[in-house]
Amino acid sequence: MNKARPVTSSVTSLDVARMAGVSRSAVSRVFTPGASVSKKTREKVEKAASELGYRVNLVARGLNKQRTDLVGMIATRMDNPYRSAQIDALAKQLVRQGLRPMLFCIDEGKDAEQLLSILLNYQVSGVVITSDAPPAKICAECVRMQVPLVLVDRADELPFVDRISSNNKKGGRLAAEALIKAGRRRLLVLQPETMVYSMRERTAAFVARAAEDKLTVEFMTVGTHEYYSGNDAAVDIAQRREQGLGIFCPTDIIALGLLDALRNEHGVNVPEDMSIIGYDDIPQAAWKFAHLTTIKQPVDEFARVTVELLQERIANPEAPPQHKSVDVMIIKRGTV
Amino acid sequence: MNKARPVTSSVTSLDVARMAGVSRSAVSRVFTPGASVSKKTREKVEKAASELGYRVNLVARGLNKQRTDLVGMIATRMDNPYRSAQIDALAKQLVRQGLRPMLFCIDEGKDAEQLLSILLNYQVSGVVITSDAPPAKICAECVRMQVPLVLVDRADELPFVDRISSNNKKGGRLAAEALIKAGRRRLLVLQPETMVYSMRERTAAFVARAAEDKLTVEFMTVGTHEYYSGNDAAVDIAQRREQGLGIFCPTDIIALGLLDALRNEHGVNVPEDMSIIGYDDIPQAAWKFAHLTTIKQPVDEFARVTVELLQERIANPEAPPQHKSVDVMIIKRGTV
DNA sequence: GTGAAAGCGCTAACAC
DNA sequence: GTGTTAGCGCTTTCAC
Repeated sequence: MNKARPVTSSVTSLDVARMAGVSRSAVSRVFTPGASVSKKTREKVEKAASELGYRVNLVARGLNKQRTDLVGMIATRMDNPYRSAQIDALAKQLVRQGLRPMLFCIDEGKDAEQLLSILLNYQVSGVVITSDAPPAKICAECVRMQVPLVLVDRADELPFVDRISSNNKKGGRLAAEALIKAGRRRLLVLQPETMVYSMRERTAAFVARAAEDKLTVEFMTVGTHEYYSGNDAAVDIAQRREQGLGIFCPTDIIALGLLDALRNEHGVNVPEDMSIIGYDDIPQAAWKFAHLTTIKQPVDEFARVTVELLQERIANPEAPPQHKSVDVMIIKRGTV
Repeated sequence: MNKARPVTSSVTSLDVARMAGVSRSAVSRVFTPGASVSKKTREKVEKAASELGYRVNLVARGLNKQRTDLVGMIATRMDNPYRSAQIDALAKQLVRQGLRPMLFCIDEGKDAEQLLSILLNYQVSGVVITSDAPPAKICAECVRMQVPLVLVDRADELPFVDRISSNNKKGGRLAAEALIKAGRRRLLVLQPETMVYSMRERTAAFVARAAEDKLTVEFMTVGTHEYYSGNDAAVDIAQRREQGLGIFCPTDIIALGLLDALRNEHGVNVPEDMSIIGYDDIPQAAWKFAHLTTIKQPVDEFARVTVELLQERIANPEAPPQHKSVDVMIIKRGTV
């Protein structure tokens, strides 16, 4: 039983050391993976520690080691299921690798600078930015502070900054091929106003593949990256149901908005009247109302490689920047 | 310009102090909100600090103050859009209040113990558990360590542990009333195998309200809390399309699974053949294929109150446990 | 209002 | 393998 301990309680390594009849260093060693301690000492220490309810103070360790195992994650658009799946996977993978995610959600377009600044103050071991728009200033600051930085789906080529993305080129090609194989000759790409790098890449690859078949691609700009942008696009597209369109949406969420409105509001038949293909493979793409054919980005693999990148840079801060990409695959459902 | 600084660089308060010609304490005061420093000193220090690129080391401060501003969040089921919205809102609110969220995602049913243990080691200022199943052991440990703990949507009444939930009672009643008003006399509740506290409360209130109209409620058990459980339930329910059922799903995600399968697989007309009402108001409930009538839980308000609870307990650790609840409202769309 | 000194709990050289 | 010693960078009495 634990009876009344002083409020500020918290047992320290010294308490354990005294109880075990050893030095603080011995205690420290017992709790440092891969340190050499005799079996006997270890046992004594472990016994004392568990009796006292000792837990190592990671803040103190962090101060001493000049580094915590904290990793900052900066994210926007958590309402997109792809993003939340990404964060989920990343958080789990970080923990699995002994790192601790600090999560900073920001609103689209809002400045992440202040957040990053907080992170830096915490002596984080690294930062992962999945936000759509990481200010260059931030990146520079990380580099200056020697904090490993991984950019997800970003174009920016910065020294000492690693990047990861899915194989957008392959994804774009796959999408084009599926549409072409379905006999679509009039290709259309829905393009969010604020295209981010990964979408540009997908789109470019899509266009390139179309060109190989002498097909030209038409573009249509939609508002944001949301479901409702897809809805909006549907009114124009529904008018063109006779044209046998093959439509590529660089994001499932837009594809779903389009598809849903087309079918349930405009009475368009997909895939009879037109074909639609998305990108991401969010859970909702598999839902019955949609059965959306899409390009799957494997979030777990994504997370694995992201953390790998982080750890490589932690191990070797001076290495040249890497850009890794994870494989994608087409998931054929009913809309192409 | 910053030229070659030693790798371990990082400018300390001492550096700033020297440059400004003051003591370290002076520097400390400048960066401690509400400390008294003369204007002159403040200016000198701020100038030096910005020139040197000084940032206070929060780890050192944390060690000294015996507390960091870190707040642990333990979450499961991030694939449920309600959960991810909740985390998003919570993360933002914490930051707004000067706290820093550490995110731990766990798989359903997995033991959160190890994670909590990590958190405790970081001297966190508090913990928020939105996971469906926080082991009692964990809670006890938090209490023992004097770490404020807020349980989201949990029943457990523990000393020193605060709880928050939406007004489930009202939500359940609202749902029943809507169905009754729509003329439904045969009421059915879909019940996930592992009902969590909040669902039990909603359901109980639903039943109570039905009883007021002398209506009895039938229960149907579905697998988990997922879309596909709703799909599965649809096959039995479709058989009963003649019965004019009024169906309450304690979670939108299940309602959506049911609704989607009913309409798009079994050709059931909703709300003509039966009525369906959900709970949460996730974004997808508003999508065209669904237009689900549901009970909205306001995530922002939820987050606000959660953090409030945390801060109150930080301020007053010995206070009796509180249980706050946030208001809900019915969102009428097309399925009732 | 300001500086000197002590100490938060830990790890890492370095002797033994 | 173990203990001693010296900090990590900060805040905080306590004199002045």
